[in-house]
Amino acid sequence: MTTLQPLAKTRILDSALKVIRTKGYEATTVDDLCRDAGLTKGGFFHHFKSKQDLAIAAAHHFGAMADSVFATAPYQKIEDPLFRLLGYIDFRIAILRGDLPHYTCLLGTMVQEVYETHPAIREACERCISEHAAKVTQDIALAKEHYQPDATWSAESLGYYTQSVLQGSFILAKAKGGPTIAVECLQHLRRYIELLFEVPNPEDT
Amino acid sequence: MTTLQPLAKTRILDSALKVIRTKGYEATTVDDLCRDAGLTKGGFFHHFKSKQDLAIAAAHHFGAMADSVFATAPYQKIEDPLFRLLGYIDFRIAILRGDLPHYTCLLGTMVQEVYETHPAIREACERCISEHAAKVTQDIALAKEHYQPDATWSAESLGYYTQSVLQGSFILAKAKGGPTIAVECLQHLRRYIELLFEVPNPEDT
DNA sequence: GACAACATACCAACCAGTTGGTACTTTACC
DNA sequence: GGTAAAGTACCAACTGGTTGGTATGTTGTC
Repeated sequence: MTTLQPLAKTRILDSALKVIRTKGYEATTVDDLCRDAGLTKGGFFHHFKSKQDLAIAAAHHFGAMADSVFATAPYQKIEDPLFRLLGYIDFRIAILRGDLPHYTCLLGTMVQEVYETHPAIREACERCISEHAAKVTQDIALAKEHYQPDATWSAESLGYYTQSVLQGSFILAKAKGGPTIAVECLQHLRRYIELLFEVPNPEDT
Repeated sequence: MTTLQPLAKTRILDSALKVIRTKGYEATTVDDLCRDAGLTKGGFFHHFKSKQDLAIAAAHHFGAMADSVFATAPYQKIEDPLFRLLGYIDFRIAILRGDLPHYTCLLGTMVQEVYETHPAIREACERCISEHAAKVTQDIALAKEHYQPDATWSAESLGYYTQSVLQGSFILAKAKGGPTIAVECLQHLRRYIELLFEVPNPEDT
């Protein structure tokens, strides 16, 4: 008989995404994850040598999940890099739905807590954030080359800026208890990019 | 004989700002704070009825400290509200110095961790963040009235946007281990406001 | 029969919070 | 103005529950 459930290791990682995004890394106990994933502590430590080891794996698991979400998102079909970039932001606005743990970022949540206490986790989060930022930066660089080759700002810094606005929006969403403010923040980000690239916007004067 | 040290309660609150910004709320133990503040657990629980109670007091303590820092900052002397707003951002860039716990935000750090598990702390953080945002919004509203009365964006949403960029910049700074990226992000924020208000900038095209 | 994938039972360290006390200060009343 | 009562500000020692992690099975599969 084959197992109907996904493998335990995957179940633990999925539980980690959910529970850590809800309670944070330190408040999440190994027992929490075992309960959520439906196994015992012995099983947990068979797959991960420590809680920190799980956190690092969870960061990569989250990164991989995000990669596939954005790689298969409809906006990727847009040919013009500038409008693909705007499509990325619109898509990020569109997915701000459901509960907070569902749309917030595991990497930002974890790195905020453990940047000083768990350097290995910090590094894993940094790498995954930077890899995602690099993909956004690619489109920014293409758009810049096409439309604003002489601009003084760098594509990379704008790529990181998009991630900064996203992370900050999640914090405000958590403070306010819902995504409304986050949506407004991402709309400001969109407007900034429109202004930088001089995109005509019927809504703005 | 009068005590040369500040009162124990103040010492605990100052320790809380330092330790929680370094390790996060959950990883900070009451013993950590007692050690740093130089008293015992009995003394701690004499002043605060619980760890959560301390966190709420620390949020207000941080808010009050920030209030006084920004109220007495040199940029407040600028008369034009738009350039006072730009002065605020320049000032926020200027204070990104020293260790990370020194310039990052206690409120953003705590709310990220406990928004779901400790609603009372969440609310205290939300209130202090919103109060600070409201002060920024005041200048934005004045500047808008003067220079862009017909703009479609609201002063309030732009006020929150500034805080979103700040919070996100702190996360990236923690991920990268230094303020360099945060500075670049705040420079993008500055450029956005320049573009919104059509401020001539010699650096930009 | 070897090995992976778990479960059961356990432990030492740690944690928030309590207890019962001391030293000192303020208030109240005569 | 003297003093008893009440309150404030702490401390040292303790507690019950929790935590990350381990040691040792058991079970199914190649």
